[in-house]
Amino acid sequence: MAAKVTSLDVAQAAGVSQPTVSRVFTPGVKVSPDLEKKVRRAAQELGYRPNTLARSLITGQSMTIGLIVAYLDNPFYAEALEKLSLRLKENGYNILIFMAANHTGDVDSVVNDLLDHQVDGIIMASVSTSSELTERLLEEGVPLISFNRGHRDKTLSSVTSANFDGGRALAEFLVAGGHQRIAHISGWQGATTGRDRQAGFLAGLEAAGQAPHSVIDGLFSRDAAAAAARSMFSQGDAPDAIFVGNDHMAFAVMEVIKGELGLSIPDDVSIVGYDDVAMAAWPSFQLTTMRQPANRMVDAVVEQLLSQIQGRATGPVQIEIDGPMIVRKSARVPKGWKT
Amino acid sequence: MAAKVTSLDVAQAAGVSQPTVSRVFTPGVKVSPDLEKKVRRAAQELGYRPNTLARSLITGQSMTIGLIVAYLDNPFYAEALEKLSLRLKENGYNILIFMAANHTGDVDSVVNDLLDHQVDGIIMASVSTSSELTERLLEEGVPLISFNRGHRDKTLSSVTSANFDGGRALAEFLVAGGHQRIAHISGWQGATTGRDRQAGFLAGLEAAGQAPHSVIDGLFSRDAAAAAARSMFSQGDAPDAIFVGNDHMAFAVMEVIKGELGLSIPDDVSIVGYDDVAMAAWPSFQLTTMRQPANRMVDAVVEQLLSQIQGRATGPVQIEIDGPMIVRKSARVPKGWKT
DNA sequence: TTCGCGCTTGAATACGTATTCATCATTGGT
DNA sequence: ACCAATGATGAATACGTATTCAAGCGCGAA
Repeated sequence: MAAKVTSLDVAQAAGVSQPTVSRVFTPGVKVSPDLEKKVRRAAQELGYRPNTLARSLITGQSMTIGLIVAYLDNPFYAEALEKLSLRLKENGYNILIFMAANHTGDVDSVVNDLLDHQVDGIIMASVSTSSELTERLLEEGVPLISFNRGHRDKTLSSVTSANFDGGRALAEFLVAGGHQRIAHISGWQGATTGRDRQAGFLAGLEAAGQAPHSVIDGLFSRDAAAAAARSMFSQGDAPDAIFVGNDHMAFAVMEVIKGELGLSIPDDVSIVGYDDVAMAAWPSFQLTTMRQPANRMVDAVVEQLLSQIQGRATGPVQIEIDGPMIVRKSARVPKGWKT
Repeated sequence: MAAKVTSLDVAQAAGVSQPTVSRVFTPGVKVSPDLEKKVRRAAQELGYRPNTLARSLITGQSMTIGLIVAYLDNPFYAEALEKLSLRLKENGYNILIFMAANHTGDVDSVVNDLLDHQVDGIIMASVSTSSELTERLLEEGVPLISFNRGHRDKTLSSVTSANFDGGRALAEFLVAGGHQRIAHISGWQGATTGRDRQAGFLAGLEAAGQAPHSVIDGLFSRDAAAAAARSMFSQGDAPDAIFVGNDHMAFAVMEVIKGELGLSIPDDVSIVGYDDVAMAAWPSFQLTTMRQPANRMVDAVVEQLLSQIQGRATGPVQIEIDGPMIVRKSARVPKGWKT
C-alpha cells in the first residue's frame, strides 16, 4: 500500500508551493508555463491524483448526482439509467445510485443518505416521495427532479411523456380499429404515470361514445397484469382489445393470451402498450405502443437539473415530451390508417 | 437555501464541545446519557446531519464502492446490479456507478475517476482491464474484484460461474438428445466467460466423438448472434442444435429461427443458452439453459470484497459458482433424462 | 528615473469532522 | 480519609485541497 501522495508532496518535489499545484489542476486558472511543466512532471513521477473528497469539501460541489430508481427489471429504466449516466458524465458528474421500493418511508430514508453525501442534485426515476421531504430539499437548496413521474406538488420539477394524450391516442386507435369491448390493464394508480394514461384512455373512449369493457390495476407488475388478463377472460364476455399500461406488463399479458388461453393476437384480441422498449420490436411480440423517447427525456432531465444546479433555472417546470405511436402487429390496424 | 448547520453549531446550541457532538454520532463511542440527550435534541431542532465528505476525509473510509458495468441491456446485469446494491447497502456501503464500453482504455479512465473519488473498493461487472492498472490498484491498496469475468492475471480476484463445466454439460445434453450437427454461437472470445464456455462445450463434444458443425463468435450482441444464425442456415447443411453463449443472444437466435426461417424449436433445431435470466422462463421462449445463480454470485462478490477491505482476506481468490441446468422446451430432452 | 499597474506566486486560512492527548471529576480500595 | 485508577469531556490538531490576500516582480508611461 503506497503512501498517499498529496499536493504538498508534489509541491515540494517541484519546488513550488501547494497552492501552485492546486492551480495547475484547477481548470481556468493561469500558471506560468514553466512552473506548470515542473508541476506536471513531478505529479506524473509521484503518481499524484487530486483527492476529490477534499476538493468537494471546500468547493461545496461534489460533482455527484443522486439517482433513485425502482423497477430496474423494466428495461425502460435500465436503458434510461445507461443514457443518464452518459449524459451526466459528459457534464462532469458522477452517479450515486440507490434502489428503492416504492414505499414513501423507504424513499425518504434514501434521500437522507444522499443528502449526507452532499450530492449536488437528485433524480428520482419513477418514484414518489412525501411533500415534507420535497419541501425540505427546497429549503436546503438541493435540486430535485422527477423522471417519468408527475407530482401533485407543482414546486417539484418533472419530466414525463404526454401520458394523457398518449392514452387518448391509443383509445382512438382501438376505436378506429372497430373494437367494441375495449379493456384496460392500467399502470399503478398510485402513480401519475398510471393515472394519466388511464384518464386519457377513458377520455378517448368516452369521446367515441364507448364505455370500457373493464379496468383493472396492473400495478406495473408482470404478475398482477397476468392475473388481470386471466380474470378478464374468465367471464363469458371477453374483451376484444386491451390497452396495457406499459410494455413490460403487456408482454406478460400477451404470454397469457397466446400461451394459456390459446387466442390469437391480433385476430382475437388486440393489444397495445406504452413505452416502446427494445423488446417491443422483437418478432415474438411486434407490439403496437406509444413511444416514450428516452433520449429526449433524459436530455431534458439533465438540462433542467444542471440549470437548477447552476442557478439559472427560472423555477420549477413540468416538462411533457410526446412521442409517436408505433404501429406494429399486435393490434388490428384501422382501414386507411395514416402512418 | 438554509445555512449549513455543522457539528459546531449543534455543540454551541447544546452547550457542549464539538468533539462531543461527533462522539454522539459515532457508533461505539461512549457519551454520558444526559449529554447525549441534549445533543440529539439540539441536532434535531437545527436539522443537523453529519457531512459524509468531511468524515471520509479524516477517516479515509468513503463507504463507497465503485461499480463498473457494461451490457446493461442484458437483464442478467440489471438484476445483478439490483442485488449488489441491496447487499452493499446492508453493509453500509453506497454505489458509485459507471457505464463502460469494453475498450480497455475506457475502463482505465473510469477506474481513475473512481480512485479520485476515494472509493473503498471496486467491482467490475463483465469488464476487462489492463494488467498495469490492476497492478497499480494493488499498490494503492484498493480492493478490486471482477464479477462474471475471469482474468489471466491471478492476482485479481473474481467470481464467475463454472463456465467450462456448464459448457460441457450442455454439450453432453445435446449429444444425449441425439443431435448430430451441433453448432455454437459463442460469447465474445475476448472474455474468459465466452472462451471458457466454448472450451467446455468443445471438450464435451470431443469426448463424445463429435466435431462441432460450426462455431461463430456472437460477441454477446443480439445483432451479431442473429447474423451468425442466418449464416449457419444459409448453407445447405444446417445445424440441428445450437448452443448460444448466453440467453440474451439466444432469444435473438430463436427469433431468427422461428420468425425468419420458419423453423420449429425444438423439432427442427434445439437451442440452449446460458444464464437463466427471468425471460428464459417466459412461455414464448421456454429456454433450456445453465443457470448462473445471481444471488450466490453477488453474495460471494460482496463477501470477498468486504473481507479485502477489512484486511481479513488471505489473498486473491478465483471463486467459481456452479448452477443447475434448467431443462425447458427449447431443446429436445433425451430419453430418460434425469431431472 | 520614478511611479503605478497588472500579473504571478506564496503564506495563511477555511471546509466539517474524527481523533489524540491532557485535564478533571469520580469512584473504589485500604 | 487519602491515593490510584477509571472514565468522561474539552482543547488542539489533522485530513487534502481551494481560495483570499499580500507581496514581489517586471514593464510601460510620464
